[in-house]
Amino acid sequence: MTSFDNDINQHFQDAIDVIQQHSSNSYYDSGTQPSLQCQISCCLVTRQSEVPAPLYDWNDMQQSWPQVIPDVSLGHSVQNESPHFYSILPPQRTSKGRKKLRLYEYLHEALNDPNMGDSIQWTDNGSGTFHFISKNKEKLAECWGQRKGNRKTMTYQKMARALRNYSRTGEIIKVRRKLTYQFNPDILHRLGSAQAYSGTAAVDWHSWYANYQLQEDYELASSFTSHSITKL
DNA sequence: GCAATTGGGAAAACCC
DNA sequence: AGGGTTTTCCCAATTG
Repeated sequence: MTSFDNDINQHFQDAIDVIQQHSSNSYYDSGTQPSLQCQISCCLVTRQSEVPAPLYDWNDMQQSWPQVIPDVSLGHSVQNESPHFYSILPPQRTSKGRKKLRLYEYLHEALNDPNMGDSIQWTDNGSGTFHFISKNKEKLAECWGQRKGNRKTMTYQKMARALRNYSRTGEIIKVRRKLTYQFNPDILHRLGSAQAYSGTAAVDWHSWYANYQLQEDYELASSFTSHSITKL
């Protein structure tokens, strides 16, 4: 990796940012006032019981990456599911058989909540890339902690630690850019099946892996995820 | 040099 | 009860 490559990528991301900001301005209501209160009033999740082994379908399909590009096979995990809205306040208690809200679900939810636009924003929602707003990232973390009903206040540090665990299991990876992460395409597809961008055929595995800018990174990432998943 | 960010080990806490 | 996941704490390295 050369510094030149990094510069190019950085500039490219900046350009995407500008475009994204421009195209999504209508998304964030200019009249909304940032607040330190948690403002997400409902939670979009998929019905867990209808999504068997939700975390690992993705990896099972790509054992011989990069030859395997999910196209037809990818669809099966979402064909039969439909989004459901669940009330999430007060802090989620797991009723019988329903799994806890997971961090990546919460982040996706926040990304589509205009009220949280001052804390977290899409960098490129087509590819599932998002970034935290430095100034208000702690607010989002606090909200997450409250949602989970944690004993202590959640901080960005701790939330980021959880996000780093996701790069081990594959739900979300860290992008080589400040405060920027990217959803796994399959996760994104499932989470976003009811969202506006669902019709864009946005699940792009090449762009997902394009974050691994070196061949070694590609190989490491693909082997790493498939190994960590298959042992589970 | 400094503050912010990133990365990860380890153990506690929590959930299924 | 046990195993897996998340939270919490901590420290070191990297980055801007």
